[in-house]
Amino acid sequence: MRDAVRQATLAELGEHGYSGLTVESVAIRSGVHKTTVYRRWGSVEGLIADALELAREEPWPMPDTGSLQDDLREIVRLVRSGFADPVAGPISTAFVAAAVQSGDAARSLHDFFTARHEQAAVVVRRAVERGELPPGTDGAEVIRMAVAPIYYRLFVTHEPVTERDAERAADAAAAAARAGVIRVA
Amino acid sequence: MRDAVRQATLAELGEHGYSGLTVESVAIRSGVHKTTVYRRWGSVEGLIADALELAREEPWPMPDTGSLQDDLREIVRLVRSGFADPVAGPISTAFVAAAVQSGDAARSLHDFFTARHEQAAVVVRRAVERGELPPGTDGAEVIRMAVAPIYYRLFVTHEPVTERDAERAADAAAAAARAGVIRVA
DNA sequence: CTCCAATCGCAACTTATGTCGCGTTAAGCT
DNA sequence: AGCTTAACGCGACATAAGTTGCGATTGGAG
Repeated sequence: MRDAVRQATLAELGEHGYSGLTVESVAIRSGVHKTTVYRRWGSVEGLIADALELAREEPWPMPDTGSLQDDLREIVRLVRSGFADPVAGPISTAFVAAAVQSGDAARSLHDFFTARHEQAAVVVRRAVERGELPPGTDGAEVIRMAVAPIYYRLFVTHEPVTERDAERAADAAAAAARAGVIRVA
Repeated sequence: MRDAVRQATLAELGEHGYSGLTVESVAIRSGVHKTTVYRRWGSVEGLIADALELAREEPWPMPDTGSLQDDLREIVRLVRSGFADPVAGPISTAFVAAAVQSGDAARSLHDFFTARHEQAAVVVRRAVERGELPPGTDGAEVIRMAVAPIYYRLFVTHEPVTERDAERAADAAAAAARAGVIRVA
């Protein structure tokens, strides 16, 4: 039952986006009564927060090319293409949109990205071990620097994001890391 | 009349944020009838889009310290403190939140940031003229790199943004620019 | 097998949000 | 001044969102 609602939530998000997501449509699609959804999830934001836990569990393929720059390029490529994807894109976008509005969703998304940053920081740690980067480099922060311009364009300035834009952000993060600017406090 | 509504919109945004902004409260506060607001602005997003034009007109003090790194640090400091400000913060936040939902607001915000980027790119151009950066460096892109991590934390990962985080982003952007990684296409 | 508790389905109700038709006012034109 | 047109105020209406009380179902404990 919980799963039916989560699936329905994701489907609705993909079709109508976050602003088009209503408790009632999720209830109908999942075959669960409207009142029940309200009681257990509280609101649209609750539905999102729950669906996010599902998304967090999905594993992420981490590149290991032997070069930090190429690893970062691959990561940003994945991020960009994820949002460009016609089915996954609207869902991911909806998560971000929901978190801007609701505290619950924001907390869920925070946890989601914390996990992602830790996962992705491996490529930085490996680069340090290879001697490519100075020790004391903040792995999660390098990842943030690499992906931030993508999200910035997508959700703040609402500019198009080209493959080249993403690549440039990855290269810049790599260059800054090499320069020893991104260290832990 | 248009101005009364815009002022009321900003005031409501400051007090209740974007999710607490309703057409009716703006109508009451501005002394304009509800129906009229609906007719001329259409919805909450329309109110935001209109208020954004007002924000765009406000000028922005551009630093000129003689060093790219210090200029960028000052810019990110302004951005960060703007969002931390108890009165301006909620309003700015509301703009971003609205743009994630509505196409109209997104277009307005896009124009807003285009103008900001062009304005701020001066510090990069000056750095190129000083010989601090290689010619062909993309000014707007350096600015994006410097501020993106702040917005990323604020609106995507929902992490706290320390003064040090902002500074580090500025330093990273400066380092990447010096490395010649951020050039025009 | 029976009873108890928790959860769900259901319809009615309340409240917010957005729309419509009409009368009125104000500005521009001749 | 008299006429025309566009915009506004106003209340009534329509629809969507969320809540409540109650009866029915299910699943587990004695």
